[in-house]
Parts: sequence; C-alpha cells; structure tokens
Amino acid sequence: MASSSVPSSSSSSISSSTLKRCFNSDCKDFRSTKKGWRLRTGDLAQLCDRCGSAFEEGRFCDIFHANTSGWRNCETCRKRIHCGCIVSSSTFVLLDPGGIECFTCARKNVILPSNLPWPQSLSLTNRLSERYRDMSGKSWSQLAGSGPVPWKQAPSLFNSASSSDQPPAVHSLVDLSNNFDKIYGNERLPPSSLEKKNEDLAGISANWNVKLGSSEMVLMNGMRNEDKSGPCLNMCQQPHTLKEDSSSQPFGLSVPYSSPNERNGQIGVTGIHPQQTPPHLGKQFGGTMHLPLDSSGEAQVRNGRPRADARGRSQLLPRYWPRCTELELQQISVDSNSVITPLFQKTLSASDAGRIGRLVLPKKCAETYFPPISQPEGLPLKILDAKGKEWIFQFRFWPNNNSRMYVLEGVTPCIQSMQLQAGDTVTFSRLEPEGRLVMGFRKATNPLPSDQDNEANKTGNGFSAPEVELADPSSWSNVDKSGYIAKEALGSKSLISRKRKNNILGSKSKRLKIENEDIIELKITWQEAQGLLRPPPNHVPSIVVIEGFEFEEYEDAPVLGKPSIFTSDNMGERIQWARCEDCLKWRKLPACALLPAKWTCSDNSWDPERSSCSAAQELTTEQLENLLPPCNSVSKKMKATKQDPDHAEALEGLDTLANLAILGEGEALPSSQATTKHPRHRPGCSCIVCIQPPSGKGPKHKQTCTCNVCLTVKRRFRTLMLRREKKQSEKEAETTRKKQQQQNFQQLPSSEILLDDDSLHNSNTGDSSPTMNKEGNDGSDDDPHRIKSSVSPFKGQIDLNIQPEREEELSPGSDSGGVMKLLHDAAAEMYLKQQQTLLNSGTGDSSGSQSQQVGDVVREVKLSNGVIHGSSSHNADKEHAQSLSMNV
DNA sequence: CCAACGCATGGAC
DNA sequence: TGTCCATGCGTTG
Repeated sequence: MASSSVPSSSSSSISSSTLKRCFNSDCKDFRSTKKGWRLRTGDLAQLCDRCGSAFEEGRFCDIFHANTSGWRNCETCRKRIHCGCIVSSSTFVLLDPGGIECFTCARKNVILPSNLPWPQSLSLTNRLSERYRDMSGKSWSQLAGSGPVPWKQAPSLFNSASSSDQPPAVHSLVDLSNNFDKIYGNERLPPSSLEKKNEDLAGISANWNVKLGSSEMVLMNGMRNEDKSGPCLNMCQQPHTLKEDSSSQPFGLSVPYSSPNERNGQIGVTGIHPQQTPPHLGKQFGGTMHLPLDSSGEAQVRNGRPRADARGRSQLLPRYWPRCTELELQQISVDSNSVITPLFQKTLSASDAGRIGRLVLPKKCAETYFPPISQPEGLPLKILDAKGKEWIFQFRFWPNNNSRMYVLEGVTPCIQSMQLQAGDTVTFSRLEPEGRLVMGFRKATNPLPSDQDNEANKTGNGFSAPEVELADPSSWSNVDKSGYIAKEALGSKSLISRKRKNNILGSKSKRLKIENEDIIELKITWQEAQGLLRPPPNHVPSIVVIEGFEFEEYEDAPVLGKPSIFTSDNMGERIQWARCEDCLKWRKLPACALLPAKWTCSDNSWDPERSSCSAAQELTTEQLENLLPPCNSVSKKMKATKQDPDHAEALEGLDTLANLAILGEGEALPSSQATTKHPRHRPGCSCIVCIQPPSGKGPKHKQTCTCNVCLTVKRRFRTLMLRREKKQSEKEAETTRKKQQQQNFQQLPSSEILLDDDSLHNSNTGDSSPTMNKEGNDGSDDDPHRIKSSVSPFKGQIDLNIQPEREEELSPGSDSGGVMKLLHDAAAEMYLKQQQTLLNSGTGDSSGSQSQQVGDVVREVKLSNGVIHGSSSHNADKEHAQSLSMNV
C-alpha cells in the first residue's frame, strides 16, 4: 500500500509543501505542489506535479502500482481496478457476493430516479454497508487520542489544532476541488431521524420526492425496510442538505466512525431504534447517500457502511436537525468539489451567545458528530466558518449528573465575528471529503424591538449574514417537498412568529423556543388540528360510542383538508358545509367530499349551480345557524366578535389557523402571548379553559354538545378513565394473584373455584401464576370490555378478600374494586371527591393542560348533574353486577 | 475585584 | 422517573 511506505506527513500547508518531498515513495521529486489523498492526520498527501497529475487523472495506480498486488476486475465492466492501496480505494465498491465493482458501474446499478419508490434491495448504502463492514475495524482512538472510547472517527474531522498543521482554511476549501476522487470516510448518518413526535402526522407527506439541492448530488436510497414508516416532517427542509454523510472512505485508512452504541456491540446499520418506530426521516434519509460527481464523472461516494450510530442519531431532537438552505451549502462549499454534510444545528441560548464563550452542545450531537473525548479537558477542534476562516474551539465536557455536558469553549470570538446573538442558529456541517467541520450560522429573522429586552439580544446590531442567511422562503419551498402542511403553510412568517414567541418567553424559556415547525404544532391546538383532520378518502370511519357520544375513529392516517362543518340534511344524509375561500359563502357538499386546503366555489363540482362565487348562498345565515350544531354555528362564527368575544376568539383562532394553513400566507398568526386564562394557552385557543371565564362562570358547553372541544375532552376523559381503570385492574389482579398464591398454598381447591372456565383449564396444581400471567396480559388489551372481563375472575376473589381501604383507590368506571356493590355508593362518592380535587388542581395555573382538561371535564360533570359521573357509576354498577353474577 | 472555570441546580421534556 | 440542558453560583487564579 502506498501509504505504508511513505513518511507520515506532518504538514500539508502550501507554504511548506513546495519544500517537501513528494509523498509518493517511488518519486524522488522534492517539489510537491499538488494534493493527493487524505492521510490519517487529515492532511492531504503532498505530491509533485507529475504524481499529483497522475492522481488527479486517476492514473496513479496505473503508473506506480502497476506491479503491485491487488488488481481486480470490475464485475460489471471488467475494468481493471486496483484495490490494494489507499489511492484506489475510492474507485470501487465491494459487492455482496464478492468481487468488486467500479464506482461508475456501481452508480449505474444503484441510482434510481428519485421519484420512484426506493427499493431497499438496491440500497447502495446497504450494499456498501455490508461491503465495508469489515473494513472499519481500525480504531480511531489511536488517531484521535481519545482514550478508551472505542468508536472511530475520520481523522480529518478531528484534526485537533494540536495534532496537525493544517493549511489555511480557505486554501483547504479550495483544495478540495482537486481531490475529486478521494473518498473520505464518515459513516455518520445525518440526524435523519427520527423523532417519534413527528410520527403523529405520519402519512401527511408521504411519498414526497426529494429534490436535490445540487445537480451534482444524487440522492440514493439507503433505507432499510424498517425505515419505511412515514414521511419526513421536520426534515422536509432538508432533502437537499442531507448530503448523506454515509461516506465511503479509503479503507486503507479505515477510520470510519462508529457510534457509541458500538460500545455495546450494537453494530448499527441504518438501523432502527429497537424501541421506537423508525422515524420518518429515516425513511428518506436514513442511510441515504449522495454521490456527488466530480469533474471526471466519477462518483464520489461517501459511504462506507450504514451508519453505526443510527440509533444515537435517531435520538437527536428535531431542534437539532440541521436546516440549511441550498444557498448556505453552496456558500460553504463554494468553489469546491467538496460536499457539505449538515450535521446539526443549535439555536444559541443566552448563555451560548454570552460572554462566557461556552457553547453548550447537545449531548447527542456532540457524541454523534464530534470526536469522542474521555477526559473533561477534551480536544481542540478546528472548525471553519462559512467564509473559510478557521476557528479553534475546545471541545470538552463537564460531568453532570452521571452524564456529560458538552461544550465548545472559546466561541466568543467566533460568535462575535458572526455577530450572532441568542436566538440565532449555528449549524455544524462536515466538509467532505476532507471531513472538516464547518460552522455556518443563521441569523434569527427580523428581530423585534422587544428583542432588546432579551439580555442576549442586546448585542444584536441587525447584521445579517447574506452568505448563510435563511431569508428566502422560496428556497425553502423549493426544497421542501414534504408536504408538511404547517411548514408550507406558514413559511417565513412563522419565523417571525417564532421570534416573537421567543421574545415573550424570554431566555429562561429556552425550551419553548422551538423551531418554527414546532411552534406551528403548538399553534395548531389539538382542537384545531382535529378540525383539520379528515378521514382518508374512501375511508369510512368507524363510529365509537363513548359515554353516549359518537366519535369518528379511523386507523388510517387522517388527512388534512379544509375545515368544514358536518351535519345532516333533511333526508338525514350526512353533508358538510364548506366556506369558499374567496367569497366566504357556505356551500353544501357531500359528506364524503374531501376538500383541498384552498377550496373555492369553483371547486364545487357537486353543485354546478353554485360553483361560482357569484351564486347565492343556498341557505341564509340564519338557516345555517339552525341547521348546524351550536358549536359550529355559522352565525356564531360570523358574528362571534360581537356576541361572544371568547368564543369568537376561539373560532377566529381556528379560522385564522385554517386560513394560514390553507393559504400559506398567514398574515396574522395568533399572538403567542399567553392568555390570562391559562398561561399555556394562547389567544385563539378554544379549549374549554379559554372559552370560559376563569371563574368557571359563563356559558358552558352542553353535555350534548358535539363540538370538537367537547368531544375531544370527553374522549380524553374517557381515555384517562380507561387507563385508570386498567391500571387499577392490573393492580387488583396482581394483588389478587398474590393473595391467591397464598391461598393456593393453604387451600388449593378454593382457588379453582374462583377461577373461570379458562382459568380452570390453565390452572394446575399449586402454581396459578401461568393463569395469572395470562389474565394479566389480557388485561393489557385496549378493549375496555376485555379488560373488565379479563380481570373479572379475580373480582370474586377480591371480594372475598376485600380490603376496605383499597376502595379509596377505585375509579368509578372500574369494577376492579371487586363486586362490592354495597360499597359502590361510597366509592362513587369517593370518585366525586377525587374529581373535585382534580378540578381544583386542574384549574390552577401551574397545572398541565391535561389535568386542566380533566378538571374542566369534571367541572362540567359537576355542573351538569353529573352526567359523566352518573354514566360511569352506572356502568360500574352494571359491571359489578355482572361480575357478581358471573363469578361468584 | 473580576473573569474564567467547573459544578450544581432545576425546569422542561 | 430519568435525562437533557440552560443557567446559576461557588471556587479559583
């Protein structure tokens, strides 16, 4: 191997390069002026003109290694490929069944149109991953000097200031243009992934196509089958940026990274967190790779193998997912053939942007993308800024709660240079193939005057960095093909809103300073979101009756559509009313009609007579008011401002949101200010809390109200009760099991008597645990009836061994307290007390929204003659009776 | 006294 | 309940 016989390079700077001997050991030239392959140190081999030219032209091996071993033929084109040195390592891939394939063929065989489903079997990443799996064994620890941490990293990424003599950054950037076919290893997946939160909207943006940000890039599928869970949401901005950093690398150097997970022997492929559903991102990006084509047309495959640290990456929070525009990337990688792989981003906190000069790094990001450090002192890290200037930061950590807190120290000059302030975002990327870290930044958009109140913003001077400024929403929309409605809908306006929110929340509420997508999710309250949800086309939702109320349930992912109002016509047929976006007239439509977000009269294909805005409204406002449910009252909606400011606000909030989401040009997002009614609710929130005066007085929803608020609250209440019931049942079952075991020891026959038929079949002498386990498992079923029946066999036992004090723990909807019918009233009373307690706590400002809602429900219960309570009691009563008749 | 450093704390998730 | 992380604060030079 060429590199083995050449002296290690201690410097590759241009200033000294001319005095250095050519790195090619077969060459005696001392005028090394060209750059060659990457060395372990991260520097580039210095070559003389002749060798350098040969390297650039891909003839290096032909010239200098012609007689060495390692020559093989491409399995496809039979082209002769040298596989025995570092120089040639980038020119082929190993095939699964053996043999090699030149990259040209490999690319042809693997690249697929981006708009086609990506067959996993053709995943080059996967293939490469397998190919390279065995080539990644060299420990990076030797190179990084990072102690026992067994994962490896590309040396050049961690070219610590103390260990290498890097050429000037700008030069380094420029240099890369010559290194067309040097493959650099880094196998870290982009933070593709994988936030389970985003799975909530799975399906909304499925099958969106990745639009590559660069013609040089070809996004290839490297997904595993498991990655096909759902669409990317937050990462919708990223397709172009996610030049997947699954990079191949000179396996001669063999310094791929592996995740900390490998410490545990979890050699990751583009894997899925075993405990969580594969995030959507993984679907699109996990294991994907880009093959930037160099000037010679040779694919520059950065891969290696599937990211071993996919799991760690999957745990990155969306807020750290890099959001780089194409412009940003181009700016960073301008004049270079190198490729920028966004790693993560961090929104600067007040502390980060303060004078302390410490930038707190997200732990996962630090551990995933930065070199492993075992000592708190860490390592000096060289990081380039977008202009090519090199900064040296100390990457270190502090012990913190048996964990680590990673920081970059010495960032103040850089921060000041970039004139960044709290709220701005720094983006860490990797420049490939050389693997250097690049730090871009993005100024927060349009700081408001109130920003000045923010301590950290006092240093702001309105500077905007054009190089990396994220100010062009169109660029986002261009690349954002995710269909993520919130993102598309709100566009840059949301950034402003985010800023406002940030300002209001203050530096202490950093946690609430969320990305624009997240903030959108907040603004779409659960009620509003529910109003936007529609069953998938041609999908009949199943009707679930809970507490006497019907709920539409559809297991398939709902779709987002124009909010409309469903009702029934005179014939009893379900219809929906939708309002034209242009003329605001209400049009009657079939209930099955799935409306586009921006629906107008012209889209009214169901009623040609009213397919124009000039057509009169079918019904008058008053008629509609009578027709529609109270909560959806048209007149209320239209006249809400005058009649019921609170409700109007709620409706307006929904309307505003819907319009924003639909039109994509939100003019006036609901203010982010907290309401006086509840600190966590915002104007526009139409939950029960917010639509009622804090005192609880004022208009209330009727118990028969079927508005979204009520339905959802009731459902939530029901869910809570079911959970509680289930929990209690399991508890009871466990208790009973123990008791029964005791009884079994003492009086075996009695236990058999208490068991139902199934239990009898399963019960055997002495050991009833199998039966109990079975029952316990059944109890985990979601079906409440099943829960009840499954645990019912124990109820008789419970009754026989009743512990009166346990009654306090009983929920009213549960019969798990045994068949203590005589105690039922007492239990019900207890329940009422509990609910009152909930009410009290639920209305407190410090309570969470969930308890708040529960409290409101209870309040409603209390004020409406205990409908829910009564219902629950009634059910419990009946079930108790059933338990008695069945089991005793 | 001040700045830097390093750890502790507590809110958020 | 455990983890993360923004920030406070004590210590040190």
